[in-house]
Amino acid sequence: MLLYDHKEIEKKWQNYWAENGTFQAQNHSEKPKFYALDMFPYPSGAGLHVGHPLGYIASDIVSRYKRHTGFNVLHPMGYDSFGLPAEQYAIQTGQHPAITTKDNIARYREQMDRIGFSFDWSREIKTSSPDYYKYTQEIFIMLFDSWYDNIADKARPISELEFCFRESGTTSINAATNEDLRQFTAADWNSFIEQEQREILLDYRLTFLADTEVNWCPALGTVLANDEIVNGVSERGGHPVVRKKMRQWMMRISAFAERLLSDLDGLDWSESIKEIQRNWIGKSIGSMVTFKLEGNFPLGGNAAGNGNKIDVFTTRPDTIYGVTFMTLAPEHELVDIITTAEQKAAVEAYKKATSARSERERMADVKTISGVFTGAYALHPLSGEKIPVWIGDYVLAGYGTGAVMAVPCGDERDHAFANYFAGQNGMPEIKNIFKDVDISEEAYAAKDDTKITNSEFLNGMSYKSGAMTAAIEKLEEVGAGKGKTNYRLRDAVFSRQRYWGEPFPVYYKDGLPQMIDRKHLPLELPEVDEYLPTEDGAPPLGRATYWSWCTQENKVVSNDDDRDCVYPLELNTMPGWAGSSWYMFRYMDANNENEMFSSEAQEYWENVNLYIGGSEHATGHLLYSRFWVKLLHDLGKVTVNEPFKKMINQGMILGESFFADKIEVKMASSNSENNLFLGCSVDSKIKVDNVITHEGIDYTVLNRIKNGYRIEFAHNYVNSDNLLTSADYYSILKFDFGYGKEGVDGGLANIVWFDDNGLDEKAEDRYIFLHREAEKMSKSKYNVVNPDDICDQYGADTLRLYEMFLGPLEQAKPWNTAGITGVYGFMKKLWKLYHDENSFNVIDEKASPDSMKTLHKTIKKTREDIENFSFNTSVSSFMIAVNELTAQKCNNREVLESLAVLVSPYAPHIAEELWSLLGHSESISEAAFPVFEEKYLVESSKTYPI
RNA sequence: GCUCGAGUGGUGGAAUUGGUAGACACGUUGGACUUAAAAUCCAAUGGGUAGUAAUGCCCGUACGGGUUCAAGUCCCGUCUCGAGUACCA
Repeated sequence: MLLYDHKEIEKKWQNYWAENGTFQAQNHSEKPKFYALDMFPYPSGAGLHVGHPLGYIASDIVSRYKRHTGFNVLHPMGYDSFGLPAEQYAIQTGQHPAITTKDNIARYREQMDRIGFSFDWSREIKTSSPDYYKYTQEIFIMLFDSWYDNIADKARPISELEFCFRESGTTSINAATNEDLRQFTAADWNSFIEQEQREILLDYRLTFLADTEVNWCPALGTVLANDEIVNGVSERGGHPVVRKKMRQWMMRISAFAERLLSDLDGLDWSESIKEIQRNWIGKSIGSMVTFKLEGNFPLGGNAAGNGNKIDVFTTRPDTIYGVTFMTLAPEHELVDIITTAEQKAAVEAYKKATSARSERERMADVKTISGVFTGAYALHPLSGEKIPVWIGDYVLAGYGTGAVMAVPCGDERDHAFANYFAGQNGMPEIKNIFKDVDISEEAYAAKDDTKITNSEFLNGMSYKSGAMTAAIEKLEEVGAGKGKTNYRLRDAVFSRQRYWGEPFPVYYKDGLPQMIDRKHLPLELPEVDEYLPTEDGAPPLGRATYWSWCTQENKVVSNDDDRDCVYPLELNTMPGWAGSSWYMFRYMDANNENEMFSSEAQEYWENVNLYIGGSEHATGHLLYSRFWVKLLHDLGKVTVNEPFKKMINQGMILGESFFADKIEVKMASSNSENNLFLGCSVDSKIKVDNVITHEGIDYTVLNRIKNGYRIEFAHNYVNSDNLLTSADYYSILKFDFGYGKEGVDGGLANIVWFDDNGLDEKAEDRYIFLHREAEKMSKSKYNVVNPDDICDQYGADTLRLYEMFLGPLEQAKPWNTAGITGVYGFMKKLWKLYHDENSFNVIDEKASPDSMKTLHKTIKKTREDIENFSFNTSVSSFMIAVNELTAQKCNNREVLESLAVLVSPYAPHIAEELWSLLGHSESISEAAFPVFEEKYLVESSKTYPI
């Protein structure tokens, strides 16, 4: 064999690996462990494009390298297979999501197998498989059976809380709960009936039912989490989202806020992801301040049962003497109570107007200032001054207490509000408490050394010199406040009104939720006739007539074997992130039928050494999985506090599209005078700023179009009376003139064509100018490149090398198939090194010093590059090595044997083939990675002029 | 608006962390081979300029300053692009 035949080689070794289980990881080993994990994919109907495997290739290179260097490597793969698209497809076609999911998985597997990954497929998992979600349901029960002890700062079993209640009531308890809960003694607790006790406990559990304002998406028929909404519309599909009160399962992630924040410091993640999570958690340190209301109002207004005061949260208690008014959110519960008769009409009108505005409108016009005076006054806790109380929609009901003390001199929004209503009844003049600062134009919000004035005991202090602490101390002294830390992070809504998700292991008895006994799990997803919600608004599971172990329609017998009692089941399903929040542990013991994973397996593999995936999950998956792992840790289920020690976020591979800026063409056969546009993307944005004239035609650009043009998309644009009779090269663009441009009439596609010389010379008056642009690869943009095609034409090794060669892993970069020939050329040259004209030809003689130098230079570089995840420069160094060795006519075993191992993580198929040609019977994955030796590099030390 | 990150040839990108900028590859141009094409191989390729030539000189890492023997790299200011976030008190 002389020619490099990638097809035969790759098939051969892929079969060999599969048959020999080459990459199966052992749960016991003398070697140190290494766990490399990719974010598992959602198997969509579109299959993989060249962007998907990028991260998998990187993790595969590291995994193979780690095997070569003596590690026991776990490198698994699976599917996050519950989710919306399969269900929406089901709603449209009636096709069962399980079937489409199965087909899609088969296709994904086929595509991945062709790329030659060293995955341990014996550990494959699917989140939609009952064997798997059985344990997702179990974790839900664990959450239900836990509460958060703020004193121990950990989650604890609910039974321990019950014990405390029995012994001492609520006196010694500091728990993360919904709101300020009522206090009781041990005697009280023991006198409560069971129903009452259960209701109380529900407020303490880490997953609980709550009537909350949720993001309801009517078009999708479900509730969405905050991170599933982008700019006020659903992330998936872009449908409007409205606020609605619903009874939902919630996850008490807020209890873990501080740990989720502080543990970020110990993670080897990119600073940007950590920063996103920090912002999302949104810690602010400040204090609560209580303002007494002037006059007497009916009791029972707010949570603490006292309607005579307003509590606010502030991060600037040091500006307490700058307060000139207060603002409540329009939804604040005190509004109706304190509004005076004269202001009643105005307040009602304002409340009505704000509630009519959708979330989207409110967000879209944050600039508009609106509000109204309630007529009521509060009293300044320190000076006793009368402080008018306003309402305004710049105050959010959901953050802090839904009320603020307004300090116009120190807060931009308060400043704007005060100015807007200046002179009106109830709006005092702005008071300046900052020495030598002009606040007439804008507020002074900096937290610096600026001295405070007009502030009694705070005079002369500054934010930096401890004014805040002094203010808090004083407030505590007079009983009007205390230090407090607030988090932006809210509890996560866990219910989805959908079919294709994990069923909750829950039934309801006397209106209170009960967990289905673990011995009955999994509670399997039942069959339904349709995947839409029922007419009465129940989720799709309301249509189920048969559940795996239920006795009657939608009903279960109770756990206490009271077979005469039947209870309704929970009909919601879990959100997409449920299954993905713990999957990294299931891989450790994926086929365990008795428990989610054995503690031995977890203790051996600990957690993930290297996690590779996109950064788009920063506030979703990556936060939720950290939350669940902390829970599992607190309950003694796992030994680690964090799931992913190190993470690399690979950048997106973009598709390349061509856009016409402007074309002027006169065509003999056409009535249209001009304005033909050309490009390769149907979904075109146009830029008209680059108009060129007759003289300005850039033939280089034209030629590039010719090369970049992809003929398979042409048919999308050809219409019946097309003009493409004699064109050698042509490209047509459907184009909407009116798209986002003013003063341009709408218009449609036309045609332009080239001959071999670029622009058709016969049609002299056709002018075009265009540019290319990288954009996200997607079916609708006609710029998708399928890895199968690349494997067919160039082989998997070339694909792997090229994806790495493209640029730094973490960076977004455009795909250009034309460039792959360089890497393919390298593969052929590599092959040639081991062959002469007729056959395999490697000699045992000692290699030349030059060759040894080339080899060791490359060993050093390859090791460093893999350790630093700098795969692109590593590929370059291979190319240099092969060029040099070719020039040196090197075919010595001592060099070529090492070279094969060096490239093996990147191009495993050819490496295996060469390894076997070199006479080895074992897989190259058993080979030790070459060790760099300094002595072969004789570098002259550089001198520099002084 | 705020918070990060980034600006290097026609293109993707290198530069051992302050030490000959543009490695490697694409593209382009010229050449060899071929009836021809493909494939392969060789050479040139940041810009300008002088010379028949070998070769030489000048300018060049978004822009303007600065530190240094030496700056793509460090400091100050400006501009542009990308990402995240958005009334969080």
